[in-house]
Amino acid sequence: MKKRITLKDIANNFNVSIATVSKALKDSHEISIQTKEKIQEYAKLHHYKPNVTALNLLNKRTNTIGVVIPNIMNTFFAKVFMGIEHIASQKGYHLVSCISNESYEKEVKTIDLLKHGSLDGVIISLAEETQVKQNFTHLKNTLNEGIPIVMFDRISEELECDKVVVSDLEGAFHATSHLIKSGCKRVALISVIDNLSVGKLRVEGYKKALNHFNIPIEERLIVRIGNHEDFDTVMKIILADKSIDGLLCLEESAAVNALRLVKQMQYNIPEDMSIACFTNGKLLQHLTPSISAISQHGRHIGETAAKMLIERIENENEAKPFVTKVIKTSLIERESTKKLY
Amino acid sequence: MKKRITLKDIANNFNVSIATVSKALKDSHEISIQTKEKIQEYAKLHHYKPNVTALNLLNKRTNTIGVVIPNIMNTFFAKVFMGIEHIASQKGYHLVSCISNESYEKEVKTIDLLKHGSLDGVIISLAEETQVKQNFTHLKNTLNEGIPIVMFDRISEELECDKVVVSDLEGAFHATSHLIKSGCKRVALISVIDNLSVGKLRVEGYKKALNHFNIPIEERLIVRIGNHEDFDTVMKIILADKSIDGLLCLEESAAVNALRLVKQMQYNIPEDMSIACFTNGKLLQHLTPSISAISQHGRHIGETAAKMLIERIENENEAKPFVTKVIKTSLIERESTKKLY
DNA sequence: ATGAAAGCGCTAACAA
DNA sequence: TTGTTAGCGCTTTCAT
Repeated sequence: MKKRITLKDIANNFNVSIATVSKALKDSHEISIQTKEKIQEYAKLHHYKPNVTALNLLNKRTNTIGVVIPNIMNTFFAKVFMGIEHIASQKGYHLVSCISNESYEKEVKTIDLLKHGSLDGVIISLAEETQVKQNFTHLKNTLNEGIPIVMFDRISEELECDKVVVSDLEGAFHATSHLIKSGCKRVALISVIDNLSVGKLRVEGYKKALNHFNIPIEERLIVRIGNHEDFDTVMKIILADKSIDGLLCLEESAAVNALRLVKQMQYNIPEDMSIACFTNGKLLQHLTPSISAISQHGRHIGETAAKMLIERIENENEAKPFVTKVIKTSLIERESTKKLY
Repeated sequence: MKKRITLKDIANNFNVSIATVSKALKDSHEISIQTKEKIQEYAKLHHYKPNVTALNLLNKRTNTIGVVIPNIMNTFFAKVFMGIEHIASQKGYHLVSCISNESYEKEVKTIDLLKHGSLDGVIISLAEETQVKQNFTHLKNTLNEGIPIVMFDRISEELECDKVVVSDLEGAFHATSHLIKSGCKRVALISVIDNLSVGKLRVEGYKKALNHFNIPIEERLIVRIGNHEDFDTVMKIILADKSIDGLLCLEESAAVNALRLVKQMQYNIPEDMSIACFTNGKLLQHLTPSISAISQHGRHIGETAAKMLIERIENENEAKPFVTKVIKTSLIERESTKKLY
């Protein structure tokens, strides 16, 4: 590693003090023009760059945000990440990113690493396993150490911090309502994410819509498929009930797989079977038929989270109360649902 | 920000020197057992964590790798990122990640930020604009400053550093050969990435395959669609030539859109028209019909790049020659191509 | 067994 | 206008 040039090197070169060099490079009025000029020129020539580590130590600030995301292959999280990145880079923050891979252990290890790495704040969406375990000690510790956290999407009520969530309940309510209004008589809900806070909220929204239309809630139409169950097997049993004419899928994979089975069964979509699904990625858009989606506006969520965190970091003194921002979903109608007239 | 406890705080508490505390926490034999015990206990109680910034300053190492990726919504890059993350976290490195968003300016700014942030190394795949501009000063400077770089996928011959590439030429050769062997008479190549090094290589592979089968190369079958051209318009003109019975798409979006048009034209796939495409994501897998893909093994590429970089970081003294590792592609046959017998 | 001191690279208050 | 000093948090060598 070719040693990088330091203030000291420059100072030695001109037989002046380090402080003089420091001031000269900052164009301080305390320094004579000639001195400034020669020092600045020399610095440029030798590509002087201040050592950020030293500055961080001095300022007790790293201008770095930790981002913990369960899975980057997931469209939604990828979009959120883009949003975070956009704002962070705009405001001059680095992103230290970790993928928890839905694992509690990895999340804890990650948070630990991040804290050691002394960063100014953390943006996180909980790993599935963490939401199952309901153990948030690692995050509570982080908060106690004065490191601000912004949670998004998969949050926990137990933690006192800023949050950005999707209007999951409302989104499910709207989508279900749309299915009903467009003529569906029996809408089933397909969830492979019943472990997640957002999964539970979406179920509530679904139920609320049924109530709203005075349709009795049938527990057997609420299909929760665990990680270790075979999707196709469970799904085929449900689809054996030919009176089901609508599916609300809580995330992409459920829709993709359900669609495959429904097509196998020669249903006409959307006439005999309508499908709506949370998350709006290219996948749903390009399937045949294309699937109507409940967009969560991932990018906007990411941007909002980043703004909130940076705001908190840069005003750490003013202890404002924590807020939870709710980002409204919107329904994107495609071929898999009937139109309303 | 609740101030974190430091060695000094502990030292004051026990009226010992900072050095003593430091040694005690490291279980040094120079310190008496009683002293060690009380200090260690106190440290644990108060959640003492060494300040990494201070250590970084001391060690001139940050255990941090910068990752610059053109676009995280791209399946391939997302997979590579996962691979990098996997190895990095395993070896105790942080990832500072930036999305260049295909912009030269953002890439330069990013590299600049990263260098200021003093990291131990960089993994990068060039932005499209950078490959067009062919201006690599920012990266050359980085190398000159002794910061190792590993480039992957979109590389430049001009830079002397370790590289990980896909066997693009060979992949295109194999895929084209497969199309021909499975009966295609006239295979067109569809590229929206002719700006990229990988795009050019894939064209070469395509040509090589035609040569190999003694099929004349027709330049009009090599369809290069620029960012500002309308895909559908150009594509319809090509497809007007009904003798074309095979498409080699150089990335996902071309395949998705070409498929849509081909379906509109009522072609039978793969009988009348076969399609193969670079990149292996969920999208191609779930389209109807599913598209045969040339997998680039993104995750493996990421892991390889991370290993190479960390190897280089941890053995900076031994100036080993730079190597370029080639990761072989593999063809995943799906419904859009005919089988070979 | 413990501590003093130097130093990593930089800034800022204060002297000269 | 320039320099001295102290300090950010830590490690390590060399006294004591």
